[in-house]
Amino acid sequence: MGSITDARAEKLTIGNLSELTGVNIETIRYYERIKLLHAPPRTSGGRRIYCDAHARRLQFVRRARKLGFGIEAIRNLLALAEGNNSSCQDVRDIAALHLADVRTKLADLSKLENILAVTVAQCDVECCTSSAPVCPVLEILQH
Amino acid sequence: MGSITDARAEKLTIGNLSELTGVNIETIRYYERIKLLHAPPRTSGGRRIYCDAHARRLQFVRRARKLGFGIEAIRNLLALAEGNNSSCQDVRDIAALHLADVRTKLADLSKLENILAVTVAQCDVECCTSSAPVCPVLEILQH
DNA sequence: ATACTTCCTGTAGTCACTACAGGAGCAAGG
DNA sequence: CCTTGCTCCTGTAGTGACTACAGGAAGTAT
Repeated sequence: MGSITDARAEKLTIGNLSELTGVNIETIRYYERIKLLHAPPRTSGGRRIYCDAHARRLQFVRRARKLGFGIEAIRNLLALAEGNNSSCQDVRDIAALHLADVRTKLADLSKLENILAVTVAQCDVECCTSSAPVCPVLEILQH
Repeated sequence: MGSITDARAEKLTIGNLSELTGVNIETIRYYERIKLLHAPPRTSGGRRIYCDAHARRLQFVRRARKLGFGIEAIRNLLALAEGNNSSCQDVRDIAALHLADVRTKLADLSKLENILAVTVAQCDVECCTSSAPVCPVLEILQH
């Protein structure tokens, strides 16, 4: 199996593309349906044929998704990446906005982790002893 | 407006309950539909009438949701909280499982934050200077 | 009586997929 | 040539946890 960076224009089935990029077949078709990927040409029998350009674009999408970008953000990033006058500033802004988002989620999750950890730890100490008839986890949820 | 901890059995409309608990009206009806909350009695005209017990149960659900528990987990917690032989061990197990989940998410998100932060910072330095014709964010997505 | 607010049901939309059902294309072996 | 078995096709529905209507009825204040 050739790497995705090979220059020769391989013809790929959707299954090949899926293997190559690690993106589910169903997901590839989904991306086409929502116009995140261009519709590829078809064989006479109606099967999709992809080439390197498709693979690269899909790889881009997959990496962006792994970094937590939403579909709309990726749509914008793709437009910027593929325009020849790609404004680095615009790209940076999308990424920075997303970073702020991630940081908010991180802070929320961290608070949560604290509460849960403390409560469960308390539970480990007090649980099922006569001195503590009430479960600390339930306690925190009830009051 | 009485506090939720008042002992007197107030009769509440769904709007009152919503205000009291901070849970959206639509969400309350949703919880009833999926049987997370008991269906309350109705007026002759068909409107829901809630009392303190409903409010307490909903508050419990809201707190658990805020801590990130899923609906199924909450269903289990409620069963344990309302059974008189509530096994603290079982409650602890649900919470511990959830805690592990939260920690995994936290770790993933933290890695993500790192990559994004570094890349955006690089962008701030290199962006739009003649020395760096390629945007670092796009660079990381493309290669 | 009237105007206004709150509530009712039922359905559809959100996000980013995932999971079928039911059928057709295609390559290899006999 | 025919069969077997795999891959692929479309279209629809389901996921989690809500949210957002539409269209109508009930309750309240004047």
